[in-house]
Amino acid sequence: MEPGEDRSARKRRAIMDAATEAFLRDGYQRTSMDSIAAAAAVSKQTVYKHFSDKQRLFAEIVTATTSQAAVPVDQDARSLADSDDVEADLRELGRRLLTLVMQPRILRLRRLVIAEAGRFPELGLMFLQQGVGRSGRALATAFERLTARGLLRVDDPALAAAQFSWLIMSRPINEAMLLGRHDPPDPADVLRFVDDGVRMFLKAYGP
Amino acid sequence: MEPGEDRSARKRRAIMDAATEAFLRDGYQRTSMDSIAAAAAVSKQTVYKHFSDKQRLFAEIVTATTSQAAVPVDQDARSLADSDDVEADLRELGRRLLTLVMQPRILRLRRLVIAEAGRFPELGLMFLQQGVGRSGRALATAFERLTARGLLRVDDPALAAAQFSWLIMSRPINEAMLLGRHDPPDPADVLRFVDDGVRMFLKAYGP
Amino acid sequence: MEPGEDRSARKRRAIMDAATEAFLRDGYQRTSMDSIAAAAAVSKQTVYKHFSDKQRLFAEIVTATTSQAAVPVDQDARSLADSDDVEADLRELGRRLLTLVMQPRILRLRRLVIAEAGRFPELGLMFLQQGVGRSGRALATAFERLTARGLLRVDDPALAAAQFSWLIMSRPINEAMLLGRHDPPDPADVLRFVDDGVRMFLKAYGP
Amino acid sequence: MEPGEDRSARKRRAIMDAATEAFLRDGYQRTSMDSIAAAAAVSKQTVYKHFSDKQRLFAEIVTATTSQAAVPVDQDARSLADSDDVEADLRELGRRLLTLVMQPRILRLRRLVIAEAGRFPELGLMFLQQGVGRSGRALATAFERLTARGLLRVDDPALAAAQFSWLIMSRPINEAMLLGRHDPPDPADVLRFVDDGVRMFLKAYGP
DNA sequence: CATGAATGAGAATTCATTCAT
DNA sequence: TATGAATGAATTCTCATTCAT
Repeated sequence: MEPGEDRSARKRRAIMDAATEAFLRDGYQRTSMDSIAAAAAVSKQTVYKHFSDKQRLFAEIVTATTSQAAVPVDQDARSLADSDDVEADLRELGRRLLTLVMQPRILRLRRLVIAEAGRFPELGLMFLQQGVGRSGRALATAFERLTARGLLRVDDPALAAAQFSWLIMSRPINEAMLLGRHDPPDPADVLRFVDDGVRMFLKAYGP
Repeated sequence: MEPGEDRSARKRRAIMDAATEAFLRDGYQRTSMDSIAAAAAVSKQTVYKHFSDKQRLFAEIVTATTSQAAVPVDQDARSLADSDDVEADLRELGRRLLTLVMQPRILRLRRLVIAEAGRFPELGLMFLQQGVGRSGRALATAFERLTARGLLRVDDPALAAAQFSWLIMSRPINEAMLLGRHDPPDPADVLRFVDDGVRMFLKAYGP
Repeated sequence: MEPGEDRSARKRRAIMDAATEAFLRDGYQRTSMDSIAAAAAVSKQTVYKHFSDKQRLFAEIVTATTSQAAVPVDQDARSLADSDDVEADLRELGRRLLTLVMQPRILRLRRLVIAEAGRFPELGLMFLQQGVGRSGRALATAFERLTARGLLRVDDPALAAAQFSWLIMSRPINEAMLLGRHDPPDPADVLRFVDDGVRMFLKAYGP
Repeated sequence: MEPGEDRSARKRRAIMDAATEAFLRDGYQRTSMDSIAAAAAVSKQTVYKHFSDKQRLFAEIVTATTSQAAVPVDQDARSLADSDDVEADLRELGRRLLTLVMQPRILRLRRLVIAEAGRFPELGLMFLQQGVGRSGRALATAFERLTARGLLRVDDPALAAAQFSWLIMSRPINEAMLLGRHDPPDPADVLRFVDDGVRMFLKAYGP
């Protein structure tokens, strides 16, 4: 690590941090390259050296933030597959899922991606894949296993996985999006949403 | 209808039409008052005489469009309550619900409201009330009735109504939002989404 | 008075009232013809029918307001000339003079005229003549008379009149102008200013 | 002096010079940021980088001009205190005072401050303190001293100082303000105003 | 390589004044 | 005669991007 290389990398990081914060807070249009440079304590030229475009910078920001934010339920899904108390572990997983997805940062990211989906459709695709896509596959595998073990009766695991997720997340996410709220949700509400979802899920797919 | 009154009203309507189209197409920030005036074939002054502000104009546009777009499932819900073939009528209602909600205009409106929810939270609230809120109440009443008639077993009708709606709409709406797609969906897809939702719903709440 | 004539005159008066208030409150530049028409409940055309120009309207407003506001100390000056208690009557007159000149309306008018003196020098001249000019002549006559009666020793009555006025008014007017204050002054302050001025005046010109 | 620092400072100075001239000539409202940038041979961006606002720019201009223009009579006042010929030295000081205060630049500044006193009252306060305030204190000290030396009979030195200043300045300043004249006054007039004022002052406060 | 300046355009408003009805 | 609309330009401020030092 020569000091030169290092300095450049440090600046790049500073720019990305400043830009991430700004874009998530103010949106694409309302964030100016000037303000990013100022917040990163870097000259505008330096910003343009590292990211040729506002569009490019934006895309990188969203890509990076999306992958950082990718919902890590794989572990939970694996232990769910081996669960002895399906209901309890579904609840556990549901709480984790909802809590993760309702983090202020992720809500803001989702709004941002939706707002700019017309101009950056790839970003939305990526967001989908890292979100519902990834956790969906993990969940589907678990449901398949549990069905094999006779603890669930799921015929279409991928479908059931999507249904499970949306049963839990739809209302809170939809309200957050439409009302512009980014606060982490009240834990009691999380419990309620999860319990309602799990209950219906088990009524439909329970053994 | 005096000619004076009429002319003014006609201009106002021209402005609203042009502004609605522009806002839905390009979003709030990217739509300029200049372009609205031009598209309405009206002077900028006239725009400002009718709507004191860009914000005000936007709010009026969204309010009007939202109320025009309010999902009219009340009728379907009423006939559902008296249904003899619950499954078929749920499917029917689901198809209507999803088709309505996936209209290009409504999808664009939703994206617009989400994008600007930070600055116009009242609009999101209105959107919610006219959408999920209204149809939810109608559905809940129907479910209550069907439970009384022994055709469903729903303990919490409001909850079941929300679950029904989201089971059907979550995936397509979410994908439309994130991928920036506004085309009316393939009817086959509509059928599939609705069937999947209804099937699970009935597994959970069927008699 | 036919009703037509009458209506026109009434409108003209409404316009002048509205314009006077607006100009005095907001100044020339910041007052728009639109707002005047609105405040007068009259169409803009009507404003332009009566006053061909914004400049013309302004000039008429200032002229009319100035002449309404012309300081009426003639009476006081006459009774001062026949006074038996010069000091008391000087104080009386001084109080009246200062109170008049410090009326909010007159202060605003003065500021307005000063602000626009570059563009409307005639208005300033008029203001001067109606103010210091008129009261100065009245005062000078009184001082001449009092000198003849041996109650004062004034050699240059016009000069003494000006000095008397400014001794009393300079400070409060100057402060009102520079600090943007238009409230009627505290009566105690009026007394102090007048007493200080009269005392010095009599030290210099007393018998 | 690095060239960078220097260039920026030079630009800033160019902007201030251009803005000062424009504001003093045309007033606040009638001076456009565009014209300032053009006159300073600088881009509008550069103006906004240095002064975030038109208001801020204006305030800085007035502050700087006011402090440059602060009436430097301290020296005269000190030598007056030790004077052996009070009348001559009062005249000398009066001439200097009036000449300074009647400089075109200062008259324009005063008009500007008065015109905008409603929106920028702090500027008026500053103007007062740098003007009458400062010279008043210096004069008061001198009068106190002269009274102690038996050359004047002043009981309230601050009051006498204000009276002295206004006796000399009121008429010419008031006329300049109301008539929109900014020419340096005819020296003969200066003499006359000063002599009249000093004569009355000494009649009242002479030994 | 990095800083301040420049470019050149575009945004929302506002205004005085004039048509057309 | 009086009203709403139009005109046409100006104003403050902001922006993404590129030179020049």
